Order: sequence, then structure tokens, then C-alpha cells
Amino acid sequence: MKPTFRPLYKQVKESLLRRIASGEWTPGTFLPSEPALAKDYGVSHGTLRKALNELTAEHRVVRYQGKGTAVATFEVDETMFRYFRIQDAQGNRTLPTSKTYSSQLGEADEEEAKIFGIPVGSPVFHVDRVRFLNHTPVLNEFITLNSAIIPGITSLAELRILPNTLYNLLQSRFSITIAKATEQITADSARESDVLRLNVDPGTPLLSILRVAYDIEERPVELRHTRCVTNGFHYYTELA
Amino acid sequence: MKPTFRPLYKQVKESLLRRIASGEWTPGTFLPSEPALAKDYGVSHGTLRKALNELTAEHRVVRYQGKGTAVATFEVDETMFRYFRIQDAQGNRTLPTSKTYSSQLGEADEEEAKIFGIPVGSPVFHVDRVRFLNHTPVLNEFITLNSAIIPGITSLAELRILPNTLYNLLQSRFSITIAKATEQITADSARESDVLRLNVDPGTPLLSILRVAYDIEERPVELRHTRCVTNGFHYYTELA
DNA sequence: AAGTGGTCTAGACCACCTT
DNA sequence: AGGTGGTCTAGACCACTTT
Repeated sequence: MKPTFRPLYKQVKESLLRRIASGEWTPGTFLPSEPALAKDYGVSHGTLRKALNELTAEHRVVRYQGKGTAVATFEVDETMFRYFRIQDAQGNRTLPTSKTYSSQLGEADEEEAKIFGIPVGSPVFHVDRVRFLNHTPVLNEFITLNSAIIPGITSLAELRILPNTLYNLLQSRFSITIAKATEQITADSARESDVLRLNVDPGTPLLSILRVAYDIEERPVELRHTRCVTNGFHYYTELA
Repeated sequence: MKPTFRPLYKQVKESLLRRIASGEWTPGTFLPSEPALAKDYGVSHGTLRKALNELTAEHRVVRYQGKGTAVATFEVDETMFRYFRIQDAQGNRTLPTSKTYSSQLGEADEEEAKIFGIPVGSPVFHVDRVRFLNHTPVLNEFITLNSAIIPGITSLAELRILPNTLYNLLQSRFSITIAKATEQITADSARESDVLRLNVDPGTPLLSILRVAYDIEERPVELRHTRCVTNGFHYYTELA
């Protein structure tokens, strides 16, 4: 027996998600009210609510009691720290500043091609930068953006002006919303580029973080290699 | 204006949590049915359900459609992997085997005292072990258990027989259920004990993971220092 | 068939924000 | 005052498991 059963609220949720992804409601703008949406879909308040509950839990929308429900954005509140896991020894979190060394078009190597599901040599966009905490260089980052998903990307001069908010830029400039990321963490010795940029001795142990970030439709958008000094800083996570 | 407003379902949830923590329903056993609980509390099915929804989301209970709702346990399903984040390069997850070097009572040092909120010199229990993946030594672990919370703990001979399931043992033997943990990850060079136990060269970069695990009542139960070889393995996490 | 959890409804009322 | 999200109810029905 094929279990072709799909709860109503799941269907409503997916419809709302499609309408958000299509740009019908852009990030930061408010959706119609719950009664209005319920009437539109011909479902009860409770069912519509259950759909919105899941979208809220997945950070797709943000609800404000008495005001309404808005499509989620990457503003400088706790939302940002979901994707920035480095903090100092006291557990303080601050957003880093950046220095971009280069940002330019390139061709996908084997690793990038595999992760993005595109042919080797396909156009990708590379960003090479260092990020600072308390004026100390801490992160050496090599970022690859999937040009197949961000076709308009040919230069990123904005990165020099708005250095800390790449995901925010992707959202406002290219209508790409990062919704999930996976990270693989290993330990590695400082290489020459780390020595030069992070001001450490050769061979210093660093965290090596490989991130793949996905958009709202589960498409791989970004591949990021980060090399992180852990002298006074650490990677923080909760298992709950 | 003080917002002393507490939704009914939150009160029901907390009552249920207290009853679980008190041992009225032990891990693995089933709660009364939803209609029965709703009647007991004098609330509607929907309200009782909302309380159970949150307990389910927090992994306190597990629901089985058609069967009932049980208090969560640490069985060898995906639940275990919430607290074991090491996987191989292909992303395969397997549970490790262990070799315990020592397990004995000790006195809290400053770090342990601070984290557990107890005086320096208070009794704690130390476990010193190495864990293997595919017969390769990968993790060098130094575990401290808070004797103030686990008073009965004076020896842990069971660790030699059931090596992989310390949290399971805490639950079944001491009625302590681990509900949350925080981890701080840094990079460090292999020390002598790492060289001897993990079969690596001196100075090899390792992941150093500092975990604090809390029980269902948010009390710090365990402090764990893990030193992890990342040759063929990595720490995996999702940011969602 | 009976009991469990899961979905859905229609309506009432509450808490919060804006006007 | 009016609109928004948030809570709560009483009852119906569906899907799943066991007897």
C-alpha cells in the first residue's frame, strides 16, 4: 500500500514556501494576516496556523504578535550568529570585520563541481578574505559561490563596503536566501597563507571548517573553506 | 506592568516534565493516553497535545502513532548520534568502541569546580578512556562526572562491559537523563598522551573538544575533554 | 473492534501593537 | 477601537497498531 497521505497543513505550508521563494512576498515584508490566508486557502485558522508554525520553526518567517508575520531576513540580531559560531574564551559573541583580498570569477575545480553538481570548469565566483575579531585576524576564508544559481554575479564590489553580511547581500541583491548549512571540522597545521594572513607561526594548529550552504530550495549555493586561529577563540555549538 | 501570564499548555508541560523527572514514569515506559491525560488535567485534547508537542520537540518523550507516548531513552538509534558528532570522510556514522584506562573517584580541580558550581576538592568521578572507529584509535577522552548529582557513583565497572553508552548507563543506573550539551572546539597539537594512545606523531594537529552536558533539570552533570584525530574523520554539524 | 496518536473545524476569547 | 498573532475548547474524523 502506497501511503499517499499528505496533511492539509503540509500542503498549505509548501504553497506558502513556494510563494515566498517565488518572490511574491520578499524578505522583510509582511504576509497577509492569518484570517485572510485561512480564508484564501479555505482552511481553518488552526490549520493555517500549523503551517505557519513550521515555517517559523524553520526560520522562514518571523511572527510579531499584534503586528503580523514577515518573511525572514538576515538582520544583525541573533539570526546572524546562527552562521557565525566563533566566540571568545568568555563566550562573548561579536560580528567580525573583514578584509577582502580578491573576489572574481573562476572555474570550478573537482571539489566545487562535485558539491554543486556542475561540470568541472563551470563558472563559479571566488572570494578570498580574512576576518577580524577585536582587530585580530582570526579567520582565513576561501569562498566559492555557485554561479549556476547566482547568474548575475560577476563582481562583488559591495563586499568592500558591506563586508560582514555576505548572506544578507545574497538575499537583498540576488534574492537568494540561505536556509541551512552543514559544516565539517578538522584540525590542520598553519600553511604559508595562514602564516601571512593570520600572523601565526608555521605549523600552528588551526581549525579547518568546510561549509556547504543551501538556499531555501535546498540548492547548494556556497562552499566555504575557513581556517581559524583558536588562540583565545573557539567554535561553539549546542547539542540539544 | 509585570507580564505574569503563563499559557495553560506551558503549565501542563512543566507538570509533565516534573512528573517525568521525579521518576513517576521512567524512561522507556508509556505515559497515559492523551485523552486520559487531558481529562486528568481538565484541559482539552488540543491543549494537552500542545504540551506534548513541545516535550517531543525537546526529545523528552517519543510518540508512536497507534501505540502511545513514551519517555525518551538512549537507545542505539539516531538519538545516540546527537551526542556523537564524529564521522568518516564519506559521511558514514558508526558508534565507537572503547578502552577504559581508569575510572575512579577524585577531587574537583578549579575548572571542574567552576563548571559544576561546587567547591574545589569536592568529590568527582574521573573516567579516562580511548575510543576507536574501525579499530583505529580516534578519540582520547577525559571525563569528569559531578558526584554532587550522582552520589551513588563510586565505581564504574560497567564501563568495561558497556563501553559506548555512558549516557545510557547514567540513565538506567542513576536515573540521570542527559538533555543538552554545549561544546567548545579548538585546535591543539598532540601531546605525549595523545601520541601514546592515538598513535600519532608529536605535534600532530588535533581537535580539542570541551563538552559540558546537562540533565533534564539543566544541572551540569558531565565535563568532557576530548582530543580527536582528524585523519580520515571530522566533526559534523548542521546550522539550521 | 478498540485504542492510540494525528488532523481539522468553527468559534470564542486573550494578549499585544497601532491608530 | 480595531487588527494582529496566541490560546483554548468541544467535537468530529482519519491513520496506525494491537487485540
